[in-house]
Amino acid sequence: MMESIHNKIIETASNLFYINGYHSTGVNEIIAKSGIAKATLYSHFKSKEDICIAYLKFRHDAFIESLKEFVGRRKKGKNQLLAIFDFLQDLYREDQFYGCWGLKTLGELSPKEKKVLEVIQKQKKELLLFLGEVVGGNIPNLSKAEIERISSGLYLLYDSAITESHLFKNDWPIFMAKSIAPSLYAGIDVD
Amino acid sequence: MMESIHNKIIETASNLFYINGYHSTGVNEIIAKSGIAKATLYSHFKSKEDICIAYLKFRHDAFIESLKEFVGRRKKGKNQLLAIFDFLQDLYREDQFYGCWGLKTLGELSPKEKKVLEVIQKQKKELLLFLGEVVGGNIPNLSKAEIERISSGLYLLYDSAITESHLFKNDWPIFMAKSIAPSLYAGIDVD
DNA sequence: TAGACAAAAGACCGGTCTGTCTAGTGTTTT
DNA sequence: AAAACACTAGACAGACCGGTCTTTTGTCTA
Repeated sequence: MMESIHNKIIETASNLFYINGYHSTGVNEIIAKSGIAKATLYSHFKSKEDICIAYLKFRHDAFIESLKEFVGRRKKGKNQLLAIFDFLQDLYREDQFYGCWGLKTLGELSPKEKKVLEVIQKQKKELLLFLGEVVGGNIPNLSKAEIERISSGLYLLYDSAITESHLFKNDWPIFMAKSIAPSLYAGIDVD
Repeated sequence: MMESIHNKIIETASNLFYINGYHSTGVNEIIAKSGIAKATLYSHFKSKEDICIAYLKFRHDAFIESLKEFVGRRKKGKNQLLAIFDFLQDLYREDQFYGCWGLKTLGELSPKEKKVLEVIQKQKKELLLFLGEVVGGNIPNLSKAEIERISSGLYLLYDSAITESHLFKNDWPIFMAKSIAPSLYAGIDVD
């Protein structure tokens, strides 16, 4: 069936791109690991760059969905804000954790690859927006500027925790980020 | 003269690696832009990976030196802790700012490229250590654990500010990180 | 003046890159 | 039965990869 081949390509490419890097992965490797013909790949995607964009969307959409679900299960209040770090801890513990796909890909981009850059920017803005919602929903009576300050603080700590735990192959950055986060809203009534 | 060719290679490769990415840059491009022969390049470096390591060292050493010098010019106290963000602001304003070379390169690595990974880890640990010194030198009577918490908090904010300001092509992450940093040592006598 | 040396220029190696194209197989739809 | 479709297998194109090697040029020193 057509749809399953399409997904197969994305899943195979996702693993290769994520683990070995975008430029280090060739389409020949993708088709070999997918067990499909090259013409089939190029009938589903018009270029390798398009596969990259599909890869980013695939990862991001699944990520955001799980994150929302995970955070939504927590009770309102402080703990719900910190849930994002517990979620990250789970991610980190997975056998194949290699940091953030978006930032990894960002690092590989040359200035002319604008399309991919825009995808990553859009996705990170979506994360930022979600964090803003969580902050606004858990700390009442905040001004828009305060919501922005806290949510972008969480965002900076979060993205750093991903990258640095991957870099050091150690989860101290996650713990540290989680322990620092509350000082973003210290002195504000939360519970 | 030999030494100047060696440096010429590193400088040329540095610009190409930093701007266009490590894997996107070929040795042919490096020699063409350096105006040297290929054999000359390979008499100075035994592989492209070695050039990459030289590139990372070149950037990092210059970075750490400037950072130390910049921070050292500030008066002791709170402002000295925040100087790292002002330094970053200057970096950001430079015409060719593309984020952190170390983290960019990290994103391109496949798991088997261990040597480069170790270089990046070592460099980031050096930064972490320096931040620990600055924290310890400006906030008296801190326990070792408190110094570590504050300096790694600064570190996480700093690295995030670099990456995210590059991603969004906007310096709000730098401002935001700088404004969040003081909450790391809120309630502790600084001045 | 002869030898050593550093470097330039570029051919060359085997291999990989993205992407296209042809030829053929089987399955579904009309 | 025939046309349409999705797919496989793999040749092919043209460029580029990292890396080695030879040949030539010029300079510096013994």
